[in-house]
Amino acid sequence: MSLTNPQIAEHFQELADLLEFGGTNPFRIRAYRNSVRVIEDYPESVADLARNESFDLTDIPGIGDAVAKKIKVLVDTGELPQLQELKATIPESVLDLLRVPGMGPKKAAVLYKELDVQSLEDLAEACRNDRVKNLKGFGAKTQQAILDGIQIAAAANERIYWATADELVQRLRTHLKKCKAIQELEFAGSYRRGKETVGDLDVLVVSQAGPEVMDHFGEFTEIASVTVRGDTKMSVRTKKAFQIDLRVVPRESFGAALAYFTGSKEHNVALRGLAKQKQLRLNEWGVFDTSGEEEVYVSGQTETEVYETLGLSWIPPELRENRIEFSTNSAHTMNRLIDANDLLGDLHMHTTATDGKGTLEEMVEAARSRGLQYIAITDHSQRVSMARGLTPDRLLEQWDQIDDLNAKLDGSFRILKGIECDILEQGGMDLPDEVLAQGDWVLGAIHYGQQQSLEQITERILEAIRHPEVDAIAHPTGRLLLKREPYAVDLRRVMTTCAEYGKALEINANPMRLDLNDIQLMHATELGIPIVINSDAHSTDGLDVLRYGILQARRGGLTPSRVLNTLPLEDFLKWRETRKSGTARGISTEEDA
DNA sequence: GCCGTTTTCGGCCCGACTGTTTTCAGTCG
Repeated sequence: MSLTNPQIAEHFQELADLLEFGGTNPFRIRAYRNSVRVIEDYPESVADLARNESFDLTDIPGIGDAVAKKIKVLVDTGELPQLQELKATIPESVLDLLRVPGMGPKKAAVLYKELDVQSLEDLAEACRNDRVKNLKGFGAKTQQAILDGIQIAAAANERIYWATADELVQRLRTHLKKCKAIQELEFAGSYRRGKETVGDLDVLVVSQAGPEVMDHFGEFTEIASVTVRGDTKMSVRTKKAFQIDLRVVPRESFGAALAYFTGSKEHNVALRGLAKQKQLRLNEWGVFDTSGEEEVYVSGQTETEVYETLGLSWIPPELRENRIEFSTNSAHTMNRLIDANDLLGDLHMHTTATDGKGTLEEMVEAARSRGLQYIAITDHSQRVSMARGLTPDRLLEQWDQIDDLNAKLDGSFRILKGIECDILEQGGMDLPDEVLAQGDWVLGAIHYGQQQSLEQITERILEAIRHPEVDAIAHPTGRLLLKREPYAVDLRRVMTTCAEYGKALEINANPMRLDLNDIQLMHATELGIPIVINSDAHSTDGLDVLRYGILQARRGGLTPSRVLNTLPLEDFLKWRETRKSGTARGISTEEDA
């Protein structure tokens, strides 16, 4: 059984975590952490490459001789000797201490060495017995802060869905808008980058009156406690222990601060490196010329001027992960990411015929009122019995109704006859070929047997992709964010097969799904695979989730030309016709050249 | 530990805040 990239990365993650306790050179630790990211992001199986004599792992940027050797050992033996040794000297439960806010590797190491604190329970005990406050570098306040922090560390899920964060943002925005002292207001951080889950919230304001703003912020009803308050920065926790940071900056620094607090950390490190090459210094206050005796402010009021000072075009926040935004940076490529207005159709939704709450007519009306020009009705197939999945007879009956309704609509809107056909556990599609052949749009999807092996699930999906009637694979990994891991599937093979057969993959816009993710979308783009962004709506309101799918698409660097349901109906139908005649090999990549 | 049209050695992003400090270390983002 071959190790997956995340499994390999996990070993180096643990190695870095444990080394931090020993006071190891921080740059060495950073190098390990960097390799974790590189391995996770890598599109091909690193284990396979490690066994491939003709491939040199050090050709992967971020992987040097040392890590390459360790990967080989890991792949050959399934173990990392250095990690085994460290685990023998430091109990893994010590790593839990790092989850306490304000607790880093240094303090944790002191607690472990001096007081033999090995777990959060030990730590609470030591605090209650007043043993912590007498340690060198600790004190009464620190001991109390740790005690308070243990509650937070114990809180299960720290991250929340982007959609949940967005609701909090809207409430806080409304509250802050009432403060006269605030001249400008923007939410930054992973929220602004559109990350699928958000760990904290960063609020940035321009004001001459910091204390007044902070007082007003402190009155937000959802705040439980203020953890930090200085001249320019204030941190609070909500009643659900969710952290919100507020920063007050002068106008001339707003752009620099916005860029800085939007991140990501990796993006910022790269930006500062670029600045340094140009004899500039970048911080949250601006860009400064360091070539002379005195540092001189060069720019910082807007993000655009900050990026331009560094010789770059403004980069959409969704791309700021230090992945493709620097290598593809130009005004042209940065400004053409897909946005909400580009979607003309929605190709995955349910009705009262199965587990939806809206009737066929209601779904049509809801889609029209949201500016869409066409939809595909894709109810469940018979195997999905809990949702009253459609038998061939019921499906054909629904398709007759759709024909009737289309006739009434008289070309003003078009309903496509679709189906979300289950990919059966034993393989094969849940409905007969001759039935599927009568539809306009066929999604294949896995619902059962999600615990099967990587080989089994991958083979089921590959078979569906090769099936002549299947157009696209819905929610291709089956993950539920913060709840359920993706099923074991070799996405690389799924994608190469999609590319070969001209089939599409879905971004499921449900805020709990959002698969494919950003990195997977970049890989799909490299292979020229068409993407569809679908709501998977189970009610009329369910259509509103499309914007989350758009955000994910932007994170994946998708332009409208990569997304099938940006096509006008005529062109979409042409694509489908071409695909069925077996000639489609992905949609045009011409303008991406 | 990684990396190199300023380097194969010597760098590696930078500032705010807190608490414990007599001038700074640790943590965080």
